[in-house]
Amino acid sequence: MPELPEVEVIAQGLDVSLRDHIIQSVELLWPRAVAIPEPAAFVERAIGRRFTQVWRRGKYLVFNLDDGQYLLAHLRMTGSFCFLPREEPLDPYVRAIFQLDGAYDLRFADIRKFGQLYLVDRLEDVLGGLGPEPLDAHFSSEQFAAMLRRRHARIKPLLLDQTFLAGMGNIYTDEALFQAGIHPLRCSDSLSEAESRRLHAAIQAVLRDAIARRGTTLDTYRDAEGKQGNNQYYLNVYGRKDAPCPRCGRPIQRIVIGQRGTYFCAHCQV
DNA sequence: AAGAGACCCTGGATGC
DNA sequence: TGCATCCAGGGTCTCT
Repeated sequence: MPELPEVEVIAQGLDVSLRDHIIQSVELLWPRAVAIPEPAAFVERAIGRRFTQVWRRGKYLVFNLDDGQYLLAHLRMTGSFCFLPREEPLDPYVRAIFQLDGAYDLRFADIRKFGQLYLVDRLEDVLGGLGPEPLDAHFSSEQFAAMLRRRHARIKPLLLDQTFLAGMGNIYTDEALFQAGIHPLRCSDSLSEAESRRLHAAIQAVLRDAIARRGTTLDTYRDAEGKQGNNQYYLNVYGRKDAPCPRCGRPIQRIVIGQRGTYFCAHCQV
């Protein structure tokens, strides 16, 4: 499931391969993948446009177009993009095809059909509610501590709240809380200064390491070239119920918090 | 403001 | 083997 690091890796790949390609036609095999605007308007407004840059905000992919519009995509759990020659056989889960000049396709595939595409003039229409970027140079430990103090919520669901902080998903939240030694049920305003600092550092380290390893492939995640990531070999707690904690050797626990499976070490995380 | 539950969707796992 | 049921998960919405 693509979280911030996976979306970053995809954006970096697409930025290189898509740059200056022109959308000649769009085929929507699953029109409901388009959230904004109506599918017919989406197709009409996309045709003829040239990609100028691909980047990321939170878990959203942002494609800048030459006329000032923005194509955005949220991959949810199983969405993926692939840039490849048009003659390549079509994957059965392809939901939208952007046919480009030079006989290339940009294909959006999504097994579970939760992913969404947007075409807007103003980024705020889609990204307006997002919290700060955890890897932004301006996102300081002091700011994070103040954000935590202002809220009275369990730390794990709070980190997953995209309006609080943009880009954290289930995997990296569990990993960051483990690395910081903080129990996922702790209340945000109960963290000490030292704990807030540790969590801030852990979030950034976990995300940076995952990007360097090209993301975590547990199930369907692939980058824009179809390659798997490597970070799954470095997970300390996520998906490791009953396995020994890498720090103390006691078994990793799995509980449900806010309808999300949560992995942690009851001895190391207090 | 916080938190629970429903909903969207499908493949894979589990149960009988 | 074959069928039915359950589950995961991100985000959005409603309700308490």
